[in-house]
Formats: sequence, structure tokens, C-alpha cells
Amino acid sequence: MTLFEELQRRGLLAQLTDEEEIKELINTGKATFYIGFDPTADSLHVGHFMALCLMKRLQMAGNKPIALLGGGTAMIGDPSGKSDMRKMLTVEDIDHNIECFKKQMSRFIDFSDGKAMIVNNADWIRDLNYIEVLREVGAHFSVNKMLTFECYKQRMERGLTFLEFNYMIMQSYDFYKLFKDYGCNMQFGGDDQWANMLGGTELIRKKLGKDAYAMTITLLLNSEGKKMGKTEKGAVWLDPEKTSPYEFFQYWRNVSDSDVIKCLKMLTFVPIEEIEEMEKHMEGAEYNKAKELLAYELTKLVHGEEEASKARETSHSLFSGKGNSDDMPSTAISADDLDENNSIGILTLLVKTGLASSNGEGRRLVQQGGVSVNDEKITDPKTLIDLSNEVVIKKGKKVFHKAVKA
RNA sequence: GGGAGAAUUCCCGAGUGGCCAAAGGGGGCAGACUGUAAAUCUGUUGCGUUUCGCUUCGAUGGUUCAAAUCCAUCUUCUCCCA
Repeated sequence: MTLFEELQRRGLLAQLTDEEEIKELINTGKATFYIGFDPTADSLHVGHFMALCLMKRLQMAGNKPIALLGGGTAMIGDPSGKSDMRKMLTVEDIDHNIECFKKQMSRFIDFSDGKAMIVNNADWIRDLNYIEVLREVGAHFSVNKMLTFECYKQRMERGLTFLEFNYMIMQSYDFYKLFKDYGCNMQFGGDDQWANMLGGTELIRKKLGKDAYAMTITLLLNSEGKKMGKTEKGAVWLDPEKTSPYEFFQYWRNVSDSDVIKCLKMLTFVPIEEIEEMEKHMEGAEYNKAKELLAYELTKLVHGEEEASKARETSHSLFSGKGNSDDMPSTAISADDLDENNSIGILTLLVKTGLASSNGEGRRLVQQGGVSVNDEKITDPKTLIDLSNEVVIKKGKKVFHKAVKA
């Protein structure tokens, strides 16, 4: 099976500028491609992870990846798919985020011996001269055409600043620059980047009269059409400090039935034949097996085998009844919050552990029967919990948290 | 630069002097049912030592016994004209 076929079977391919050319290039390892990452936070998230996986698959087939960090473009902010303007980031934030990104990326991609490169577009974008850019690059873009792009539609209703309008031009310039300086002939990205990427291929054609290619990968949407990798509390991060391996594992363990196969195909390196085989007889318990496989594989890729096994064990022991593991989220309660008997009110405890945001919410949880401590259901909001030994608090059906005396 | 309008709780959105901690929907959380899934049903969703009190309707001042609601100034946004 060729690389292209595999990508296709995994459902990763969304749009391509020229199928035949791209197929030929990547299958024979002749592509030098780039994927851009805007450093808008201090950790990569699941969306980036997908792009990194793609990068890895291509690298394994002999193609040369360039990871482009958007130290310059992040100063503008991509309006694609956003309903509101993003907060403007300071240069310090951006540079800090870039360092974080670099560290996390080198876990996935082999950057040794020139097998891959990391570049930062701040190196050329931040020094651009306005008039020059307008004449050299701006002259090749039609505002009329840009305004018809889908990615701006949403923003046309709520307001789009000139700053953000220029994002596409900068991204196009990146591609042009990489093409010229590094022989980068392809760009990959999420499907929401399609318009920005086309801008690049057109710029290259207009300025250099040469062909470059672009290909997008399907956005990972759940069955409700929302981007995956987001929770109520925010993104699912790859940084273990921000999303612990256990939480990461649980996120995937809890995806809905209709999304498991898709996630396995798109995110893991489990052989596609195996997944397709599983898909044929999926029902009942099979789903749970598939979800566990998904959770384990992903945790392994992101946090390593050891952490993945630990997370799986924790998950097993907690959900099979007896919770006994160090790997679940934990909070140390300071002695100041305890009375002379090492006890603390259940409501305070819920708030301190972050399981409830206020006493009122905690009280409601208790009254509705959603809280148990060490497997005993708490029904009275005035209950005192003895913290002489560590306790396991369970909120609802699947949120476990440990509290220990500091 | 000129003119018109808007800002309400996590989001959308009602409310235009007291009956307003503020309708309705979405989302969230919990309960039942289940498979750590989905769908469905129920409860709940500002804060607190909770039959009561406190703080909220862009900001600041004012009118009034009483203001999300009226007045003034400011901020931000949208639309029309340039």
C-alpha cells in the first residue's frame, strides 16, 4: 500500500490542488513540505498532534518535513473560522510559546541530520518593509476575490480588521519564501487553512512561474460537528502539566461510539487493516475495547508507554470499583483548612479540589447525590471528612479526585 | 468626519420604573436508564453560615421611596453616508 493510499483510507485527505502530482511526490519521497503552527498557547494540542502525525507518516516515507513556527504570523492572528478577533499576543508570549512548541515537537519528529527542519517565520516576517510587501506581494492579491472566501464569511458579519485580513498574505508569503529558499514544494494543513494555502501556491505561480502544491487534512470533528480535543475547561493539551496523562487517557476513553473508528484511523498508527477489520463487527462491548485501544495508543504516542500503562491501570481500578492509584488528579489540603480532628467540611473540600466552583454548587452536587467519598455516598452537605488518611472523592460517574493532607 | 442603533447572567436572547437573581432556548453539571457511548426523561445552573441576606444587566455619576428599565457623560461594537 502506498502512503497516499494509506492516507486516503484513513480518511485524512480533504482537499488537494493536484492529486496526481501530489501522489507521485509523496509516494516517492520527493516532497519537501511544510506545516505551519501558530504559537498561540504555551502547549501543543490535539489539532497540532494530528498535523505532527501526518508529518511523521510522510517523514517515514522519505519526505522532508519543515515545521514552520509562526512567530511572525502569530502577531497577526488567523481569522479563519474564528467569530471574534483573538487577543493580540505580545512578542514575549510568542517567543516563549515557540520554545515550548519546539520541545514538544522534537518528541515526535526526528530533526537530526537534516531529516527535518524547524524554522520560525518571525525571522523574515518581522523585518518586512511595508511598502515593499505591498508592491511585491500585495499586488498579486485581489481583494474582491479574497472577500468571497468562505473563511472570511463569518467575519464579514461581525467585523474583520485589516490586521487579520492580512494573515492570508503573510501565510502565502511564507510558502513563497520556503519554496525559494528551501525548495519546499508542498504545504499541508488543516482544512480550514485551504484558502490561505492556495494563496501561497498562486503567489509562487505568479512570481516564479512554478508549481507548488497544497493538501489539507480533514478536521477532526466529532459526530456533533464540533472540533475534537476540546472540553468544557478548554483544550486537551499535550503538555502533561496542563493535561495529565490520566485526563488525556480519559478524554479518549470517553469519546462517543460514533467517533471511535474515525479517531483510530486518523490519530493512531494502528495498521489500517486492523482498524477496518474491527469496524466490521462493532457492537456493545467491542466499542469499549476500541475506545480503550484508542486511549492507550494516543497516550502512548504523546506521553510514552509507561505513562500510558499507568493511566490505563488507574482507569481500570477506578471504574471497576476499588480505586487505588496514585495517577489520578490529586490536591493537597493545607493544615489551615482542617480542624483539630484533621477534618474538613465536604463543601469546602469540593471547592478546594476544584470539583465544585462554589459552596453552592458543591451543596447542589451533594443534595443531588453526585458525590461519594471512599465509595460512600454523601447526602448531607454538612458532613465532615476525615483527612487523616488520603481520600478518594468521586463526583458524578467518572470524575475521581484524591485529597491528601499537605 | 456626519447620521442611526446596540451592549443583559457561560452563549443566544426576552425584559423598557416595583410582581427581577431576571422568561425561553442552547450549553454545562447531577440523577434515572446504560456499556465510562448515544438517545430519552427528571432536577439544577450569580454568591453566601440559604424560609433570609448580599452582589449582578458595558463604565461612571444622577433622578426616584424604588432603576436592567429614566437622564448625563464615557467606552466598545454594528449599520448607513464619506
